[in-house]
Amino acid sequence: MGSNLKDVAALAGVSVKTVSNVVNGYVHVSATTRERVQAAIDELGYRPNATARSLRSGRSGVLALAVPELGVPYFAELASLVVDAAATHGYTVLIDQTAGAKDRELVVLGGIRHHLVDGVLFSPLALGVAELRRRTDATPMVLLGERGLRGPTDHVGIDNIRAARQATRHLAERGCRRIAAIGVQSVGTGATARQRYAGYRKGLADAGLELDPALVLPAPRFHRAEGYAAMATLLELPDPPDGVFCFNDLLALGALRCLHTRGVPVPEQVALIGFDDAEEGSYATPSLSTIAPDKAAIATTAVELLLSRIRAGEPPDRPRRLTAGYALVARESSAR
Amino acid sequence: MGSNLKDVAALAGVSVKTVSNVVNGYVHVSATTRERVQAAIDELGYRPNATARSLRSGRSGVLALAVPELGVPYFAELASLVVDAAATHGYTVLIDQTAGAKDRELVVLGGIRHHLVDGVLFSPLALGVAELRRRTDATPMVLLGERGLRGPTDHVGIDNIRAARQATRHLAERGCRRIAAIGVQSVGTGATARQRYAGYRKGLADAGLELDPALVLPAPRFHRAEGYAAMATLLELPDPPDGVFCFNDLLALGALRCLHTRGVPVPEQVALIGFDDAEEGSYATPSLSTIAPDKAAIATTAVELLLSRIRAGEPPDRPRRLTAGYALVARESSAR
DNA sequence: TTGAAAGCGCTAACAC
DNA sequence: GTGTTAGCGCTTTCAA
Repeated sequence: MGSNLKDVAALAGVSVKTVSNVVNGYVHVSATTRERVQAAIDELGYRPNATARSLRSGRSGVLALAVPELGVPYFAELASLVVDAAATHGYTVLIDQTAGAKDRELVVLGGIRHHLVDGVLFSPLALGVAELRRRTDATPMVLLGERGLRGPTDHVGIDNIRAARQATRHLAERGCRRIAAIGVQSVGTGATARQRYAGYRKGLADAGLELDPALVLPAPRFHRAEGYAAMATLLELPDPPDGVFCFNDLLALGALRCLHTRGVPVPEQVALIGFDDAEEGSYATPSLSTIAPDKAAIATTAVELLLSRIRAGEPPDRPRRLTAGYALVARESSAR
Repeated sequence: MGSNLKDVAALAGVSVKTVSNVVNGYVHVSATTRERVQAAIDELGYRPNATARSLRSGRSGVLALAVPELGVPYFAELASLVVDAAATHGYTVLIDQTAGAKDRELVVLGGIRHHLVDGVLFSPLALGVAELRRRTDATPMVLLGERGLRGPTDHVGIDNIRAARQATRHLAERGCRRIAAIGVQSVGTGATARQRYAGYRKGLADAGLELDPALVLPAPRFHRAEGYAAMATLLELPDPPDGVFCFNDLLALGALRCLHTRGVPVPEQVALIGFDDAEEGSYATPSLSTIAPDKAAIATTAVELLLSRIRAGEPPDRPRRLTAGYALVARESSAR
């Protein structure tokens, strides 16, 4: 245990360089030498020291992924896909949870384990373009999430506004006339909520419906409990909605449970659509209609973009903004 | 960008050691010196190189967490808690997904990014005591999951057998006489399924019920789809069950959806209990009864045990096996 | 309180 | 095809 190249070299009676060649699969090593070195490696149980290797080569083979919280299925699924995509390229992923808190997102901008991480994938919630612009850390970074964040940073996401507009129109096409939105967030924070809200308004306009402020409810964290509470509020309105667009599936699932509890039939009396396509939604009763972003495409595209930036070794002259696809998946919760 | 201690030292007109002292918050540095050094650090935008620091100190501040897949809520929640617990101690977590595949679990045993990782938290599915015993990597490792894995490795988990027994008895106490089990796995693989099955049989015995092999269904991966399929099989039996113990919540949620689809009232005709306490279950209709392991305790205990092993710096003379608590949470799916 | 210098384990340039 | 050696950026004796 704890042996190094020198130990192996000594045991095999060769130089350090030769051992290094064998370890790294360098071709020009004679078969006998290779065998002898391999024997020494096995005998000593030698493992290359990744830290020393990184220091020397300037590459660690580690990416960082910063998300609000893995407890939210969307981020868990995304993380899962990112980890697999990175593994495909021989990279490992280090996870950072920000809870969507501004101070913790700023820490991510400042740099995580400087030089221990070759690149960063970041899904910010609270940060805006201004903060992004102020970043000085030179580690390559790719943002995950909404398209249209007009910052200086590389970016992979779907067209949120268009998707939200389509979701809203979908409800209108199913005969909904009073369509609520759950998930609006206070100004200054995340682009996600703002963009989905913008899409919602456009969708209403497309259908010739008026925006009723009473039908627009906030939800700072996109959790089930907030969806439940917001739905309860909506049901107490003198003129409750007949359709609800929730800004993510968790909110929709919470709303759905609230509707069940109050005995409101879905989709007959209230139709529902979510966003994210959490697997959970397809097993709910009724199954949940949703916007399904192509998460696999987001993950692989982002990883590959990041790796290309790492390989280039220099800051991009202009940011790349890549768009992944999505689909509207109509299920039982809006079938009417 | 890309400045190092030497650059800072030169600019501040002090030695490298002094800069290092300032960076590391060493107390015996005069106020003026500290100020001057800090100014130089700010001017150059200096960030300590974590890799170099690790190589020198032998500590990276990185833990690895190896789980089957983050797409499964239990592992996502656990990962979330582990990441937070590690952060409390200044550690970052690197994620590895094994898919529960033996070959990939063996890779974890072999060592992930040797020396770049101070310790490993591992939730194996396929590996048994034999493989664990053969491990030669000296990196401290703590197993997450089932108690009673009588291997040579440190371990934190709940008493699965007792919990499963209690879940089964719970259904019997609610009047169920034909209690099925979904989630059995073929011999040789994971302790989890085996232990929950053992608990199931004990629970049946406690209630004076016979084991009916037709009511015991396999599920290799503990996913929703498998729960759905298994439930469908059970409903086609000439004498279908009146209660089902699913070895995790995902299986139970799949089963629940199947029951809904077939119009079988839950819990009146078939009562259901799961395992893991995924938040999803408490928002299902009917809400899902479950065994709720104290995941936060598992995460913090495991991280602290691992850190203590890292600090000790030597292999443990004997493995520690720590047990976290759990609770049976009775909800609507078994309320009768 | 601060400085000088060695060395963590590896890779890569250069020699032979 | 193989060996020698410098040095990645840092911490850490040891001196001063």
